[in-house]
Amino acid sequence: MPPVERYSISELARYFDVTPRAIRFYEDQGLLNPKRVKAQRVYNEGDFVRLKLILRGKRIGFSLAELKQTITLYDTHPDEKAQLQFVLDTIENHRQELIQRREDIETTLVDMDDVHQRVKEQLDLLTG
Amino acid sequence: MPPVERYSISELARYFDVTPRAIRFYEDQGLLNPKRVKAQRVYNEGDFVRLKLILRGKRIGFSLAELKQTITLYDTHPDEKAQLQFVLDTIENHRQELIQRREDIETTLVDMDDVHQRVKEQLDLLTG
DNA sequence: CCTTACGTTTACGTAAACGTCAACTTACCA
DNA sequence: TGGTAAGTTGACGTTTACGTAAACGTAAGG
Repeated sequence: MPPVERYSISELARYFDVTPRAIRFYEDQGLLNPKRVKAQRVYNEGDFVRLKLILRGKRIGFSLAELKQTITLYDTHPDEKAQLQFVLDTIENHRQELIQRREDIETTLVDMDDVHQRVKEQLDLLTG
Repeated sequence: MPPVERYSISELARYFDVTPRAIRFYEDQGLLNPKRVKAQRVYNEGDFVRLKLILRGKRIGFSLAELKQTITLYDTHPDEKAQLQFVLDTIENHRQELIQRREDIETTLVDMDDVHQRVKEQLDLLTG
């Protein structure tokens, strides 16, 4: 049997370093849908992974609306040919976006190395 | 002599595919400071580069406030030892953040390849 | 039984990053 | 001289992603 861990909202909040309010908000926006035990939210391993994906997506720069699209898209398993092709096309678009952002980061890192070196030379001049 | 190109706000807007309103907003926030010719903004090569940096930073996920800090920090040339060291430390922090985001992107790209492959197998099954 | 901790919903507040008028100059062109 | 195009400064509106109470329920501990 796989480990069917269960988490409270505050446990998740502590683990991922977000507020319970934020987690509830993601649910409002349709990105999470945890079980309930007497009105109280109970999260399982799947919810855990979903939240991790959400937060990673946010760090990359995607909006919650985009993440909802993406996550539910990748989650569902369509059977029709056109649907499957649509998923493939969507993935390809996302790939291109990500690659663009990665390039932006690479370029910025190079720029920073440049500045770093010049500043260090200045500092070495003063420090001896 | 270097090419001292001059741009109107709408030329910049067209080139970078943003609205004039956005460019004026960046100026309001202290990220740009173009010359004026009778109330009309005139941008030179430096302004051009600055705007490019701003937009790249935004794509990476930085706020305008962070970008203002960063750009003006990298622009100024302090002479005091403590100041120089502070710049180096700041650069190092930014480096770590960027590397983290790059890792997020790498991970997501791997995840996407995974989904892509599974969906493609499904599609091949239907297509023959 | 009272407190404390943790949870819930509802609802208004807020910061960031512009969008969208309105009202007005300035320059150019027929 | 009368548009038309492009620019300007307010100023209010909008979306996103929560923050921040208020008012209440529930379970455990002393």
